[in-house]
Amino acid sequence: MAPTPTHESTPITAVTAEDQALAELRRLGQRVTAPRRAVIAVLAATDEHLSAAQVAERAQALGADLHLASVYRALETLIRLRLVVHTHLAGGSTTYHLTTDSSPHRHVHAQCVGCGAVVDVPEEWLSAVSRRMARELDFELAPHHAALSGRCARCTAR
Amino acid sequence: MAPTPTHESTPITAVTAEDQALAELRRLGQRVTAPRRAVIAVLAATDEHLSAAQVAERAQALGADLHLASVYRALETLIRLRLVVHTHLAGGSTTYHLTTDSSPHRHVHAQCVGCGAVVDVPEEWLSAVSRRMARELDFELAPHHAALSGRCARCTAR
DNA sequence: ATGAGTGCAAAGTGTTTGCAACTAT
DNA sequence: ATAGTTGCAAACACTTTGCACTCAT
Repeated sequence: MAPTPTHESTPITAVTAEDQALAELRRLGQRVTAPRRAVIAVLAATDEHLSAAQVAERAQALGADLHLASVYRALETLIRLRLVVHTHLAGGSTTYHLTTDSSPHRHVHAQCVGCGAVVDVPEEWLSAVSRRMARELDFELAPHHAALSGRCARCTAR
Repeated sequence: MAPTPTHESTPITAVTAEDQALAELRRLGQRVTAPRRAVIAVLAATDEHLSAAQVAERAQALGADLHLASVYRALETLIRLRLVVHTHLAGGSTTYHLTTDSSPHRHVHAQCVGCGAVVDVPEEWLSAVSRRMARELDFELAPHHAALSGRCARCTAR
């Protein structure tokens, strides 16, 4: 009772982020399982940052029936292999996205405490702070690993 | 079965942070209850950033027997009144400390992903980013509200 | 064939909430 | 007197884990 509908209608054009990730998985000697496939497919299909629950949800929408625990485990693996990066939001939740080496997600996130919206901030904006923390505090900042917090325009207004 | 041991051996010297906070509470027309007293006492006794559980723990050590839920509710109230500020750490936990207007805790926190240690970062270091985000993204950064993340010297070494 | 990976249910954090009893004002 | 607070237990959101079973290699 687990028919794996693997409709891989690979576009003629270029190598998709999905294919790249799968190839990388294999290259690293890791097993290509249904949950991993599904998680990669979901993440490759968007440039949003998704929570584990959202990944599970969208995977189901794509016809893959995977357990939330498996999503966490797949994400854990993909993170270890550097195929996925994650960002902690101030609320306590975590969001995940693919590491697309074409356009490396070199940006920092800032989340509005009012509405939860996440704004992307160019990583360079943090580089001065980053250097200073390294030099004066001996602290290696990982700017993308935790989202900044604040208020977006709309929520400041009201 | 709830004897409230209120030994208020007020020092002759100056107004303590604790007294200030209690006075402020009253001034704002809020009730001065045992849990609020205890939470304030604990926070006033340290300059560390404590989790709600740590506050409860230390309050018990001080002889106050308060429920964890009450700690959360007291903290919530004190935050609303601006007597306490809180910081979200990347793990999902939250730390609290008194707003001492004498030495305003205008610093940002950076937590080591390796050992969990929290480093203080002067808030000014973030002011350029802060201004830029306000100007170019219409986003009002609250630098102290979420801890930065990275690696401390020791954890980078090993 | 076999060990890595899965589904499930259960436990583990950290935090919030409904409600009856209590208490600061 | 009474509205605001508390303690408790139960629910919550998010994440991890033990275990028997499955499946990618």
